[in-house]
Amino acid sequence: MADNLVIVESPAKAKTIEKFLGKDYVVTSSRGHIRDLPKKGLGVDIEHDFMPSYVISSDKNAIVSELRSLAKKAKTVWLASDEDREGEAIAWHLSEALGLDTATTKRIVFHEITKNAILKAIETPRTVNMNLVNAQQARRILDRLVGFELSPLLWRKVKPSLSAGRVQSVAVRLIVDREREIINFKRGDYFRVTAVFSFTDDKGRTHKIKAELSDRFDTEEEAKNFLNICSKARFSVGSVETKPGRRSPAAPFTTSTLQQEASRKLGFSVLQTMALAQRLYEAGLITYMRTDSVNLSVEALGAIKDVVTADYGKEYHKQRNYKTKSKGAQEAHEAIRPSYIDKREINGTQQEKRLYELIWKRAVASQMADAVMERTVADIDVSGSDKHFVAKGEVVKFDGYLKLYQESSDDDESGEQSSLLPPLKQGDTLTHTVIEATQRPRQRPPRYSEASLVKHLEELGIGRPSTYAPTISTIINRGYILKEDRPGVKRTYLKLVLTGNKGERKTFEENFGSEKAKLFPTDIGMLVTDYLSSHFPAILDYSFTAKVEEEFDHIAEGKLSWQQMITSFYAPFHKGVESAGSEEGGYASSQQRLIGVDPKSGKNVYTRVGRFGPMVQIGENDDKEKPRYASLRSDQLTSTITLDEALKLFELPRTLGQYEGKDVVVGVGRFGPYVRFDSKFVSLGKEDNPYSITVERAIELIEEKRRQEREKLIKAFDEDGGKTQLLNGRYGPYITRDKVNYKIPKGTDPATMTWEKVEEIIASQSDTETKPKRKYTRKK
DNA sequence: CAGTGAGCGAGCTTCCGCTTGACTT
Repeated sequence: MADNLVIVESPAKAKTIEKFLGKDYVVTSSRGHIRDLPKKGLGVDIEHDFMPSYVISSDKNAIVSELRSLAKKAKTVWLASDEDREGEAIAWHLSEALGLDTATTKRIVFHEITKNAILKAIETPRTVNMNLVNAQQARRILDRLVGFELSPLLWRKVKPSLSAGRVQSVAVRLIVDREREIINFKRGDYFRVTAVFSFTDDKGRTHKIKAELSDRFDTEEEAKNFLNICSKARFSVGSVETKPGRRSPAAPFTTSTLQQEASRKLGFSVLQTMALAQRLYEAGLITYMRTDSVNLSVEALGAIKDVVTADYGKEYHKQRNYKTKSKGAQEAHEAIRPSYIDKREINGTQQEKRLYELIWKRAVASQMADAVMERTVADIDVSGSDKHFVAKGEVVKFDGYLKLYQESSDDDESGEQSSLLPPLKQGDTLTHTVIEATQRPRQRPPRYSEASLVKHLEELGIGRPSTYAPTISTIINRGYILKEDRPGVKRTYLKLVLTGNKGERKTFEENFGSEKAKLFPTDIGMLVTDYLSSHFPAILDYSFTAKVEEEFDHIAEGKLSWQQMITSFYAPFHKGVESAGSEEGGYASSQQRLIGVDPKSGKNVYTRVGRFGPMVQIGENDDKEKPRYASLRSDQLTSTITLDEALKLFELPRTLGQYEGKDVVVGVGRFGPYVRFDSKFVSLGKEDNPYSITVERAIELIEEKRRQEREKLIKAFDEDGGKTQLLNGRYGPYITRDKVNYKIPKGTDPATMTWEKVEEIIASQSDTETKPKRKYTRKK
C-alpha cells in the first residue's frame, strides 16, 4: 500500500498526476465539493452568528466513504484541490469530513498539470488557509441568504417555483434592459453613399476604386441633391496618407472566449461547447476547460515554439505572456490548450474535431508574430461640395499569425474586404462609374446570444467558468427568457443610382431584423426584474457582485471577519424582504396597458401580466358584463403586442368544419396548438399555423394520429391476460406493465420477444430501485 | 393535461460553484 494519498478535484486530473508521482502515491479525486449547505432549508443559523450547518452532499456519500478508508491507510494525505477560493474550501471540507487535522494536513497547489509543477508542489506544501476558506463561506452563505429569501418572496408575489439570485437575476436584467433599449429605439433611415471611380495611371492602365462618402444623409432629398451635384462635379484626390499598421493575435482560450468563438465560428451553443470540451478533456486531449486563465505552461510555450518554427519559420514565432483582463479571475488552471501541441488531428466526431482544431489554432496563433500591414487612406474631393469620399486600401506586408487564425467579432457587418489601392497622388483626377445612395435602417442595439451574454457577465465579474452554461439553462427553465429564432420583416428600401449623369430611383425589398438563436425576455422575466429592481436595487445593480467580491478579498486577506461582513449585509437586506412581504395588495402585476378599441364591441383592449401570466383583456374590470380574456403566445410581450395581434388571439378556439359528422376544432393549449376532434387532441406540426390551417390538413393530422394508435400495440402477452404489453412509443418500443414502463435492452428485437425474455427484463430493471419509478402527479 | 382570471384546507418550489456520471418512456 502506498504511503501517500493525494486528493485532487477531477478524476481525469488524478489519472495524469498519478503517472508523474510514482508508486508511493495514490492519486484520487473528490469530484468537486463534497459538503455543502443542506439542499432544503436555509442551513444558516441567523440567530447565532450565521453558523452554517454542512452536510455531505447526497451524491457524494460513496466517494466520501471511499476517501475515508483510503485516508486511514495512508501515512500522509495531500490535499491538492484547485488553487482558488472554492478549491481551498474543498480542501477544508475534506479535512473535516475525513477527520484530518486542518492545522497540520499538507495542502499543495499547482495551476498547471506538468511533471515539474507537481514535483515542485510536493516539495513546498503548506496548510489550509482558513482566511481563504472563510471568504468562500461568506460567498456561499451570502448566495444562500439572497436566493432563499428572495425566491419565496417571488412565490408569494408573482408565481410559484420562480427563483432569484445574485447571478441569475442580473443575467435576466441584462436581457430585459437590452430589450427595452430595442423597444425604445427610434427607428429611422439614413442614406449611405458609395461610389466606384475609375482612374488611369501614368502607364495608361485603368483601375477601379471603391469609396464611401464620409457623411451620411438623413433624407432622400439631401441624398438626391448631392447626387445632382455629383453628376456635374469633378473628382480629384485631395490627400493620400499611408500608415503602417499591426495586428496581434488573441490570447489562448478561457471558458468564456471558447464559448464565444465556438458560437460565432462553429455555431455551437454554450452547453454544446462545454459538453464537447469535457469529452476532449476526459480523453486527455486538452487541458481543463473551466478556466479563466490565459496562461500557458512553460512546457506548452516550448512545444508551440517548436511547431511554429518548424512549420512556418523562425520569423513567425513570438513568445507572449497574456494577462487576464476579467474581473475576479482566480486563475487556478492554465488556459485551454491542446495537451500535446504536436497532435494536429484527433479521432472523434466531426464536432469534436472542429472544436479541437479551433483550440489548437488559437493556442498556437497566440504565440505567433504580429501581422504587419500598410493602410492607405485617400480623400476624394467633390467640386461644388464640401463633402468628400474616402477610399481605403490595406496591404498585408507580413501575415504573421493571420496565416493560421483570425478571431471573429460579434458584429461582422464591416462587409467589404479592403484591398490594395492603385498609386494615387494628390491632384489626380478620377471619373465616376457609378454612385449610389442606399437607404439603410439605423442600427438598433443587438440582442444577446448565449455567448455574448456570457461575455458581458464575465466583464462584470458575475458568475464563474463552471456556471455560465448552467446559469443560462436556469433562466430559460424558469421562463424568464427564451432562446429563439425570429423571422424578421420585409422592408422596402430606396436606391438612388447615378450612372454617368443619368439618375435613377429604384425600390428594393429585403428581409430585415431576423434573429437566430437570440435571447428574448418574457413578460414574467420583465415583471420579476422590475419587482426586484424596485425593492432590491442594490442586488440587481450590475456592480453588486464586484462590490461583494471586494469584501470577500478582504476576508481572504484576514482583514475582515466573514461574520462581520454577512451581518452588515443581512440586516438591511432582510428588512427589505420583510417590508416587501408585508406590502398591501397581493400579487405583483404589471401596469395595464391600453392598446386600442375592439371594433366589434367598441370596448377597450388592455394587456397586462396577471396571475396566470401575460394576457389581453377586452372590456373593463368593473364592467357589469365580464371582460373577455386571452393569453399571449410565448413569443409575444404585453409591452409590444399590437391591437391586430391581440384581437387575433380571440379567434381561437375555432371550428374548422366537420368530419365524420363531428366538429373539427383548432386551438392553442398548454402544449401548443392542437386540433380537437371527437374529444381527442392532436398536436399541430411545426409548420402548421392554427390561424390558417385548413380542415383538410387537420383531418390529415387526425388520421395520422389514428394510424399511430393502431400501430402502438406490438404485442399483448396472454400469459397475464394482456396486462403486459409491448408498445411503440415516442422513443421506440418499450414494455409496459401496471403503469410502469421498462426499456428494451439494445440488440433485442421486439418483434420476436418471448414471455421469458420480458420477465427477465422486468426483473432486472425492478431490483435497481435507485430512483423512484415515474410518478404520475396530476394537478387539478 | 388541452384555460383559467381565486378567496379554506397539502406540500413543494429556491441560491452559487465545484465536479462527474446515470439514464432517458
